[in-house]
Amino acid sequence: MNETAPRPATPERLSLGVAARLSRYLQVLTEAKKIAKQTISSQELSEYTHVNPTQIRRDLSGFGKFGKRGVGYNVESLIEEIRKILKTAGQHNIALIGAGRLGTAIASSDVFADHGFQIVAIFDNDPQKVGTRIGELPVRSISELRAAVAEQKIVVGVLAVPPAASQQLADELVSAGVRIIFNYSGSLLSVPADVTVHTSSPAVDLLYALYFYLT
Amino acid sequence: MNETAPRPATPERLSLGVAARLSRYLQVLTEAKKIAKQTISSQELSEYTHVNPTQIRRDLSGFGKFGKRGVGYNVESLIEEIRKILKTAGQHNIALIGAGRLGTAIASSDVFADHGFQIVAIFDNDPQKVGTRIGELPVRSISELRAAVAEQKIVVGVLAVPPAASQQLADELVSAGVRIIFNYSGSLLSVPADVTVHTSSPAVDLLYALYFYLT
DNA sequence: TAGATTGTTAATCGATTAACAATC
DNA sequence: TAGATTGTTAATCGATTAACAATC
Repeated sequence: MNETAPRPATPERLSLGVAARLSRYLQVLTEAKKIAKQTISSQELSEYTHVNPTQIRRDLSGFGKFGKRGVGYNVESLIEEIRKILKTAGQHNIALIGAGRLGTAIASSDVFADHGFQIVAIFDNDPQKVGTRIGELPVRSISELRAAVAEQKIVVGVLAVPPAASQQLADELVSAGVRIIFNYSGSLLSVPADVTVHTSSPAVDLLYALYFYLT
Repeated sequence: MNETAPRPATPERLSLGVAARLSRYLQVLTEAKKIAKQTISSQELSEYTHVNPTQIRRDLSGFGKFGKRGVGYNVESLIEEIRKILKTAGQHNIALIGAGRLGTAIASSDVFADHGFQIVAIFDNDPQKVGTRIGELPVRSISELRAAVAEQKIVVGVLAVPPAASQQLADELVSAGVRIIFNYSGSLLSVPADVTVHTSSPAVDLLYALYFYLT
């Protein structure tokens, strides 16, 4: 062992906390760009993200001098810089499972598109829905999932199905090769260790907000 | 100043981190109860919440000895204990703004009901929708919002409307006295300092998951 | 008893914050 | 110039982790 070996100045991988915060900044910046905001200060970013302004400046200054003193950060160029840092500047394809009300609402919104995620295929296990269209995309049978994941380079599966069906469809996604699942039903999913499940839980956020409101 | 004054053993207010984690544990426990799970270990809770098992045991042991060595935690009684700690054991009323696809999907699911939040009123500014029903509840006109907030003790407003309408409806909620807003449109909302806005941002979670998947 | 898992300690690491010089 | 806000330091606080005795 060489105890005096120099450590690299920049770690190859961001810490969980930094990556999470940078993702949040990016979301706010994307919305700020939409309303034609040119610059934004760490103070303003703090109000929208609930992250301390010093922490924001510290997070950003670790990667370069992106701001202008007395002015703030240029919204558009900061978006580009953060995308580079997160290495997620490209386009990523996602599959939506479930063509019900929730699935339709998701497909019709731009919550994913704004961040470079494109819904490229929609699946449902109800034969009645297969063949109908949501926007430009046809609703396809689950049996086509495996082929679609491979052909369309799908990296994320979004589950917008009732809790009772979610485990079975999660299994289908995993077996088709998807390693990141976003679960809109709150139910617990059993997946292999190399699969990441993110569960949507608006009530958790509310519970937490309520605690500070009540105390 | 008396420098030797003893500090209280239990702080009056939980730290932000502890409150957020307890809320997450509660969500998983609620789902675990649904599938008739009797006990759960810190290891299992860790797999579902992505919180370190030692951290979980530490968080809980700060409030009492809730677990049984060699066995784990009783799901049902741990739910009760955490509800007591969060002081959110009661029922809290929420108003849903927006009776479109997303609003209807939310009203028809139990994501909020599972955590003691009851949707007691639904509003929409489209006259075509006013008077129709979603489940048991009639869709009401925004003009009735103020009275409903007072009469039905509404503490949370959930915005399920298009981005273009969200600021105006957030203003209505604030003026009606609501201090916690959950915003399903990603758009930035300007609110007074005493109002808390939580923005739903599934894409932020995905971006973050993707970073670790790609690196 | 044997196996499993909690409760708790101690050590380390990263997050948070205040403060302020630099500078746009 | 005057005002505002970044970039950065230094000090503190809370989160994280490994390890293990206690005990169900």
